[in-house]
Amino acid sequence: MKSLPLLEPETAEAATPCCPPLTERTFTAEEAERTAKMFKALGDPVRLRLFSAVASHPGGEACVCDISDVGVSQPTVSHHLKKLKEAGLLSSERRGTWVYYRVEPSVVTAMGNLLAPAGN
Amino acid sequence: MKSLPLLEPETAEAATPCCPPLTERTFTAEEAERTAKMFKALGDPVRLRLFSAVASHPGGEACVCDISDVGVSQPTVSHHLKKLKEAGLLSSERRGTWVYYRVEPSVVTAMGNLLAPAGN
DNA sequence: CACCTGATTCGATGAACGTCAACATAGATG
DNA sequence: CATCTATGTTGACGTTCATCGAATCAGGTG
Repeated sequence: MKSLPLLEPETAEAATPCCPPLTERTFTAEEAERTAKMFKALGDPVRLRLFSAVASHPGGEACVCDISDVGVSQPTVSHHLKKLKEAGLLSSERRGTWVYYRVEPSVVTAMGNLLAPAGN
Repeated sequence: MKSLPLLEPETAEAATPCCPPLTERTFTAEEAERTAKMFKALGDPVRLRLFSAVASHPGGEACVCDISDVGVSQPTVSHHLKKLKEAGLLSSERRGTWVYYRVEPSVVTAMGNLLAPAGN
């Protein structure tokens, strides 16, 4: 096993600091549009399981073969992983036979900040 | 007429401490099912705006009349507020002519903990 | 090159969702 | 009681979505 060469931020644009805490002020339509995409990505049970599977793997990454046991077909797993990637929550990299997915920590932190404003 | 303190936990069952942080381990199907409902509730731009409108109001509550300016019809607003209520994120109370919605702080905190595990 | 395995893409289908107009309900007011 | 305003509910319609099987692509292996 190798040392996971810090991959490029391909999906980093979605990781940009998106919005103030939900409790600070009413979101604008644009802010809501952008932020809702991330929540919606985690709003499916299968995607939530896949995401937690990747996030809880050592090193914050996992290959598809390790996490496809969520009760749906392999194409469906791929479909959901793509959705999570499009939402900026995951990134992927092919290494030989397998494709590895890893979490985007900055995005998760940003979402956390939306919900856990100062000292709640 | 009551004094509006501690509101009844009508939707409290959804507010129960739901799950470990997403990064701790792979969610079970049941955990994912339960948690996904909350994320899904915030996965719509209109609902996100309504929620932030309520959450950012002084006292953490607002009447529908104060927050219905989100670009959709009034029945649609009512529909989305119902969804947020069913997800356990909001609670409602009628006081005279108006209906007031307020956030469930414990639920928001719980969601925050899912995404912002220790010292990230 | 032929073949196997892992992963994604494609096309179709059925369910869920967001939206609105119309109607119904609750409370206030005259 | 009649009426007005503020919300909630119902039913319908079009869109989006989750899911699958089949086909396709990418890498490794004989």
